[in-house]
Amino acid sequence: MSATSTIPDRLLGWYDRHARDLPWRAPPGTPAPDPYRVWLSEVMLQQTTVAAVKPYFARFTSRWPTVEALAAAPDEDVMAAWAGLGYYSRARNLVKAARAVAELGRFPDSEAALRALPGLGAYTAAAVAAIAFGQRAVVVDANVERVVARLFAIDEPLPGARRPIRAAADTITPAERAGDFAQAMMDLGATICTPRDPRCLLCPLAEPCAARASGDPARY
DNA sequence: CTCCGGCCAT
DNA sequence: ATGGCCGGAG
Repeated sequence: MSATSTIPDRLLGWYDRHARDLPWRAPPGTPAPDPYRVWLSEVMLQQTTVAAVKPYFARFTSRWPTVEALAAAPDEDVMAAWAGLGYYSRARNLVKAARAVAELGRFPDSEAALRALPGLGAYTAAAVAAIAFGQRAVVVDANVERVVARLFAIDEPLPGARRPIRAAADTITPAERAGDFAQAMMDLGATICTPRDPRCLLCPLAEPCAARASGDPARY
């Protein structure tokens, strides 16, 4: 890979080879997955690891294969199915949002409209817009925050660093394959650019990374 | 900005 | 046993 490859190109190339295949994902380059499944997985993933989410996701989607089905479910059934995941207000918001979507007749496809649904904040709205609808949204979760802080050596501590981090994330977010890009950033943060002992030797962004150049990437 | 939740890694 | 975590909401 040439030294002048762009960050999105490097990252997407890496994602094409290393994307994890997960039940709620569409493989790189293939048509976007069902927004309902993306949303459900994102809400579950906000609070639990991939391994813990898998069985819950499978049970939810087999029992309620569509938003409409979830919207029609009695609250008690959803709460019972959620038991063990914690953060029960998220399950309540899940049902509320499903009913709002059913009422609308379709899943909102813009970041702003998604943001208006209960339980969808800046992060989840951007993630669904990008991953399920292919829109260019700047998706920043805690993993991405760390990756971007390192890439640009933003050493101001959180929460002050949020605005510069977001601005920097904006500059590297591509118009094409925005969903894959977002998922790639999150995969990178989860598997390579980890909080402690980042694996820079395996990182597709090692060359342009300012933190790595500084010699102490874990400081960010 | 602060608070909150509840599982899970330490 | 304890607190870290990480989003959303007020």
